[in-house]
Amino acid sequence: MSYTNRIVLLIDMDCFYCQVEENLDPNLKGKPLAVVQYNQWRGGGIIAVNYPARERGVTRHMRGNDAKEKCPEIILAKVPQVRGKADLSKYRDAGKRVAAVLQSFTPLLERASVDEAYLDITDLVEKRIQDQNDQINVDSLPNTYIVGSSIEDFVENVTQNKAFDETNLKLALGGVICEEIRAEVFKITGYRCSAGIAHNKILAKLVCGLHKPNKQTILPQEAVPELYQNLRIKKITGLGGKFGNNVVEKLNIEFMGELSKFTQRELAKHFDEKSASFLYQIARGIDSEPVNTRLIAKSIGCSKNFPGKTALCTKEDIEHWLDEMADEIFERLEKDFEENNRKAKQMVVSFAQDEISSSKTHPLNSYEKHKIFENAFKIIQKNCMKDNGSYKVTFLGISAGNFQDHKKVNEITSFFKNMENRVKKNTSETLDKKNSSKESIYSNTTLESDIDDNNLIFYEQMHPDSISDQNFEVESSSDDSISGDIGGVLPDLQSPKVPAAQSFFSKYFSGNSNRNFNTSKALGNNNDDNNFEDDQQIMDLSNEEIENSDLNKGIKCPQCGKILKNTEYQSHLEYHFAIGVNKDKAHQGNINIEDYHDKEMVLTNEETNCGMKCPQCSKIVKDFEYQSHLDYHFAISIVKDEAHLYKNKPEPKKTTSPPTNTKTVTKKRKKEASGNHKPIGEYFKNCTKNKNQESLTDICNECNKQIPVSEQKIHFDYHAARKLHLEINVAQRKIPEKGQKSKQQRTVATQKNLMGFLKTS
DNA sequence: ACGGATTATACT
DNA sequence: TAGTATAAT
Repeated sequence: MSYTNRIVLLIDMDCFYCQVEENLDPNLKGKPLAVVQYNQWRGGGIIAVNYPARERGVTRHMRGNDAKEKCPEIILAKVPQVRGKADLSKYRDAGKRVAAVLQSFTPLLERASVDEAYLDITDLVEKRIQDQNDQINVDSLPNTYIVGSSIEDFVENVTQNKAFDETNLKLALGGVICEEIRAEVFKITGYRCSAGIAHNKILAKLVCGLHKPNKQTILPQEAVPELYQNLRIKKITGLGGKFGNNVVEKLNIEFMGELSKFTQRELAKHFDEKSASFLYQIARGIDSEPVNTRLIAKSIGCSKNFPGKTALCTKEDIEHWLDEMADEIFERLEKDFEENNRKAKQMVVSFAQDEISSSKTHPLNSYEKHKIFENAFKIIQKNCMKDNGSYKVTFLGISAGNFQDHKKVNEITSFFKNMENRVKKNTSETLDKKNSSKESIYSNTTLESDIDDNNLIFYEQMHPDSISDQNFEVESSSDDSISGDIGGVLPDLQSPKVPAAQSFFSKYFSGNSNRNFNTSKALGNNNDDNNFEDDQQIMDLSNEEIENSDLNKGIKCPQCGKILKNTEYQSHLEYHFAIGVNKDKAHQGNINIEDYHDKEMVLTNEETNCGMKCPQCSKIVKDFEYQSHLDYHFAISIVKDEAHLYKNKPEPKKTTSPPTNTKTVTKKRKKEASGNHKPIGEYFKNCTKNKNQESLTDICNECNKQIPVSEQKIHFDYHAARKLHLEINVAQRKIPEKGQKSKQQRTVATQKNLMGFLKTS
């Protein structure tokens, strides 16, 4: 009986793309409409047809011209074209709005595609029974069909016979809830949908298609045999392709009804164990696949075909399209980062030449257009370039995946802040506070500035599950709330015997500091003037590897198309970036990226004798400046990484400078060499310092780098923080991804994603 | 040489 | 793991 335990819905938007267009232009409503995808060829490819057009015989598989022939008055809405490719973002956003409504009913939602979602509403149904809120009549199922019986019979059956037939009562209640869900979807989004209600995903999906549009269908389990009676094998999800054909051929059957005649052993003669089992079960209407709780995609990609004569043959062709695609991916990844607080760690470049297609993976270390482009291009060049330098590429694609949660700076910052307070609290009798707060840049009693507070508030609003207020409540006295890896560390940190002269990181690490993190990025900021950015750069220990791109003679700027000398390339990109960030931060008026750029120019013009080659920018840097130079890159990468954080941020309560018009700032930037910039410049203080000051260095046994003695503690802290950061991430990820999430976790995930959604709408 | 663009998953 | 094949919308 367990296979009838669940109540599963499949909700499918009716001709979704058409509805999106109709809602955007209500004039279209009621008229025959199809959505076509660019392509000049024969009027474009149809990807959606509304019902008035279907009535006139228009189908998908037709080209736009065919549709016009069938139905001269048809309106063909074109998918917008961006960068020479179809731009589907309109429909993606619409799908997200629908998903948000669905999610308000249950977090057990699996987004199957842009216009389809499975919901497990077992809990909702059972709650209604518990609350005795389970009265049903035909009026509560106004748009519902039942497979194998009339509504009237079905309702009568479940109302008269409750105890006898509880599974059908649940289905009926599922139907009622589904009516409510669909009504809500329409109310909020204006979109209509159809639905299937059954005990599992495959059956829900199957019956959803029986009555469309704007209707829903319930499948009582006992109606499965008659439904299967003359149902083609390929109608079942998973049997629509080659495997289904195999089943038909090997078993010499046509309909699902015939499949149940085979024993599992007989099936096992023809198919592997898994397939045999699947067939045996689905033949009886059994499918135990859970509704996975996922509403965001696991990968983000774009691709394009270049069929036949349109195949890409020259380097320039390839470059052009890869450039466009890198742009698109970049844009979508950034948006995704803002919405979902995660970063893709891997990219896959796909291509096809002749008949064969292939794909190569490449690490994705940072969201930078030119890197995405260059890596993709290198892969294509290596795999597709013929001896004579030509190509014949018929398909190109870039996708990004392997997402990992990005622990935001503020979480970590507040974590350490709390931690530090804790240490100080515990040691207040024995410690000279003034001293200790100067020992480590983390122990910053002035950290609670307006800006920082706002950031925290803002963050916590966006992410109610932030570790600072949940998993790492350091002010609480119990250790047991702390998860595994971290748990062992905390008692040490909390112990009241931290020597005043040591930062707590140093203390933490003094015992086990022989791990090599293989990083070259550390920030040696040794001044007392701690501000928010200081914490940020230390705390965000992005694990991107340094990419040592072999630079060509001239490089095309992906932003403005200019051809640049390789020595200028980095600076040039920084320049573009500076403009972008400046825009974003202009209203805050407390950061001016020009400092970065100006500094870069200074370094560029330095004499380059007797130095080391920077693995980031390949510049030759004088030995004594090497560390600082790396720090510089680190700082840049942090700011880039977090650039989006400065968008949509609430204004500080105390505005130090009046809000500036974006355009003005951008223009101003070009004219003036430098304005009234402040905090960022602090990053580079010790560039100068180093020059004039000490040459005393020591080898760090974490990274084997030479570190000035005065910076060793800070450097040490960096490694400690990095390690802790990694551990936090690991601990976070131990939360099970799907299925068995606790209710609290599900709710949290819901809120988080909902917030992400709301932010964009 | 045409249903294009995405996404997911399972196998090896 | 990376790469490929398959399936679905």
